Amino acid sequence: MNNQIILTDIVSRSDLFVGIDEDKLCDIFSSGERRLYKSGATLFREWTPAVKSYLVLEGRFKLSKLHEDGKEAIVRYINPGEMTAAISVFKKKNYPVTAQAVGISEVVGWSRETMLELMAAYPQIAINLLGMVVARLDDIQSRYLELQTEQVEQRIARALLRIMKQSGRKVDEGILIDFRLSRQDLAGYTGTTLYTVSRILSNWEKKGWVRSGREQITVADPHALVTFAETG
Amino acid sequence: MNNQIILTDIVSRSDLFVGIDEDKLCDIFSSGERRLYKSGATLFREWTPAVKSYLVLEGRFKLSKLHEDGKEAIVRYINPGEMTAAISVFKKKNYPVTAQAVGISEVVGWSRETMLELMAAYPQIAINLLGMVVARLDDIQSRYLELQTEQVEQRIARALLRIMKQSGRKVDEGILIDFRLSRQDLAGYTGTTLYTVSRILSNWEKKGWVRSGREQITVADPHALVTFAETG
DNA sequence: CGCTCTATTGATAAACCTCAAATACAGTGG
DNA sequence: CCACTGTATTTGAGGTTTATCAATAGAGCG
Repeated sequence: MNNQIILTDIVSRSDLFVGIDEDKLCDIFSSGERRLYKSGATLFREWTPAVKSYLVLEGRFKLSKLHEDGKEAIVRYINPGEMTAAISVFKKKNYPVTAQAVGISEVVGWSRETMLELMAAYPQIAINLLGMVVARLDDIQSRYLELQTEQVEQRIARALLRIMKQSGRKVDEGILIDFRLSRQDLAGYTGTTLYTVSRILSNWEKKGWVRSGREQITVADPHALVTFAETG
Repeated sequence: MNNQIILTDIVSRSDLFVGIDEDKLCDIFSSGERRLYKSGATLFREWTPAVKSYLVLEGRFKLSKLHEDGKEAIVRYINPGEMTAAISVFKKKNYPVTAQAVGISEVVGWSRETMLELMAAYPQIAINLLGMVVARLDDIQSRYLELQTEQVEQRIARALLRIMKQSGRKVDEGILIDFRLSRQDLAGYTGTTLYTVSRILSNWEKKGWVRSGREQITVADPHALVTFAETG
């Protein structure tokens, strides 16, 4: 059926399954369990053992870590075609983050055992997994260094650009970030407060760099933002 | 000869080679190139392609990233028995950090090609490599979240404890960090300035938590530091 | 329309950085 | 062994950035 074709298409575009024959993908896909999540629903929590690896088919998940005092540090967003908790295959330890759906979302989940079987059958998967982990390491390392050396306004610029690249959709006024993204979310992503984010966005709006509303941001002048992010 | 035995012993204890037969280790070891570095010498630089993977036999390397304005962000320290740039096997991109020797240091380096041959011969090595990368991802992710949510004093406490665990040596007065570690280094590791580090260490010295001198720190009361790091 | 959640904005305070100057220390060569 | 020199460290004063608190306004939803 059509639906199935679209899904295997997403699976094939996923970094984990590149280089795997088209005709095997259907097997791989059907060996996983498909599930739907409402907006705000929790895919997994940091204090429970992550037993599965998930591929996002539709929607989006927010990967975050909750601090004792209620602060939420956002590690990243997982978009359609991307995987999360894939690492759990290789560690018995808990995956130390929480994943929550942003908008109605759908995933396919493979258990640890299934993933190991798949990797035995298709060694390419293990290699792809390594590539994914390395890419993530690069990403978080860059962000770590930015967090250390750059000021808040610059970090917010980078964050917005990063999110824009991954989840932006071209509209008349610029590039719209296509999911609910509050000031609080951006603050959690950049390590600041919602007040500071609000002030900075207001400022950028006056300059015409962005247009923002309730839980919604459109980047009107990406070039200006890039220049600012680079030069401070 | 005796020297050789000690070296293969280090190789065998390296995370990359666990699970490999003892008698193979000598082959593996001899397929790499051994090299000595003076204190401060550069093993590799961030803007040049990293063509080898290195295992530290003796001494220590400081892995850092240099910012335009001269600031140095320290990613981590690599101790004897640990590997660095192992990832370069899987990416042609440059490894985006600089490694400098801290004290006289010795490494074994394997070229990309040799590593691939080794991994073909001993598949366990690829699995071990994945485990190493995952461990690093966990580490940097934890530190990223700490950097976002915690204040400087708390971060310095965590940094000192982390370094202490990895490179500490028990002495009469407590646990000595066994290599040259300046206030500037700690600042680069925690994302602050040498002045702030100095003030905080002075303060801790008054409380009897540490004893510190020129490029040298002894943790006198690890328990107090742990408590502080946890509770703020 | 009223309720709730999000965003804005001002005032204030805290944390931290920057700059400057003095001091301590390790290593070096006489 | 000692003076010398180049760093590393300490400490104070002042400024900047950013967090915190509080109050208000706006948006969406039933």
